[in-house]
Amino acid sequence: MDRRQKKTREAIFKAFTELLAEKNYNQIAVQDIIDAANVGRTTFYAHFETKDYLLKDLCEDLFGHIIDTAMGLPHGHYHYSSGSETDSVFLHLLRHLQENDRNILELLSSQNNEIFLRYFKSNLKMLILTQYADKGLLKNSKLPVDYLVNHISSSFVETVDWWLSRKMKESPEVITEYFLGTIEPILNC
Amino acid sequence: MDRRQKKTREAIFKAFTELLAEKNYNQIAVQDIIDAANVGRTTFYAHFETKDYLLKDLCEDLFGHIIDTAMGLPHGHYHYSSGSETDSVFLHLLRHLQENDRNILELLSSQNNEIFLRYFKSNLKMLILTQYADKGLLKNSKLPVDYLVNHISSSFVETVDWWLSRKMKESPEVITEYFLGTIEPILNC
DNA sequence: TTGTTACGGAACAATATGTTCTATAATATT
DNA sequence: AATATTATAGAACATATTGTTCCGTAACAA
Repeated sequence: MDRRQKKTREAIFKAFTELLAEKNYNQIAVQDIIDAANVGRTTFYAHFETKDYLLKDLCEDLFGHIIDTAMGLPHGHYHYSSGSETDSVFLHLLRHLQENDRNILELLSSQNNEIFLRYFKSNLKMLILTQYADKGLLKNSKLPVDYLVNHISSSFVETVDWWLSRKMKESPEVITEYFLGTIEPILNC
Repeated sequence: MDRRQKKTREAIFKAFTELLAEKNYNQIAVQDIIDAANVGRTTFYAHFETKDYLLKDLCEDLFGHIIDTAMGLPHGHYHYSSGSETDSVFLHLLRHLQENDRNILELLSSQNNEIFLRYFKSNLKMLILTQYADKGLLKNSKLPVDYLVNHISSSFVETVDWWLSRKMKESPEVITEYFLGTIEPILNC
């Protein structure tokens, strides 16, 4: 990719991220992004059709990265000495968040957090399916599998939201325990 | 309240609801609402400062009603023969939804559902606090109380969302069982 | 070096927003 | 039933935002 394109794209992402951290998505005008990113009007529209598409691209950029690294984890690997093998993914995700890669924390705790939590959740569903399904953990429950997958994904995302709303006072390990405390009783492990 | 005001307010709510059921919130112009409601531009702005405030008022109207009736329920009353006493509220809410009061179902299953699910959740939190707190059900768990309240509220809202996304194939009783299947193992009952 | 591509700026039409004014009709009050 | 009050519709308006087009310039790849 052309260096200029990459530079422009990143400048717009950066400006948009900063704006999203401080004001409501609906209140952000394309002109605001253009000004903050310091690019020409023509340039913006050459890259993104609308503000909504910009948001979509940003989200794919953010979560694609996080989920991909989580996907790459050996499924049964031990990351947490006292826990079961199933917690590796969740603990990994929390630690990844703690590093605040690409300022994702600002977005997840901003007033626009729902937008990003939604993307997070939909990506999580796929991740959980690949992590749990082949272990048969989802099969023996009295609950439908897709209800269970939805429940686990939602619960984790809500846990993250709760954690962030309290300024991440607790460690990733403690949060993992809270989270597993709500879902392990449901699974057969 | 003046009959004209009430009439106008309801016409705008109705028009807005129908628009929300078919297209994205961001894509709805104030002019669309005005046209659909068949009121004057001046009249609209006399009632609502902005589209966002209209949304807020609509939500308060919708959920205020539902939650209020649920609040009024005797806390320990049996509604469901084979269940414990704690399920009365949730079953009641599901049945209330099934009646599709004020077309709330169209909103909760539209592409704008997140907006309404958020309002639903925040109202649920208060409801759960009054329903569970005085029974001590939230105290004996290893999890922080507000984490638990958040978890229960979220899980219920996500359950409703899942139910609606599947066109409400299951009965309220079955859904209540699914839901309680995820939270009763956590509580001490 | 040469051809290609991205960029910035200005100008533009089209649309949406929110306000102000006035006349009229519905409502409440007496 | 008469009067005062208040909500409404409609038009006109300034302002802001959007998305596009044209063109000269600068950065890039070959």
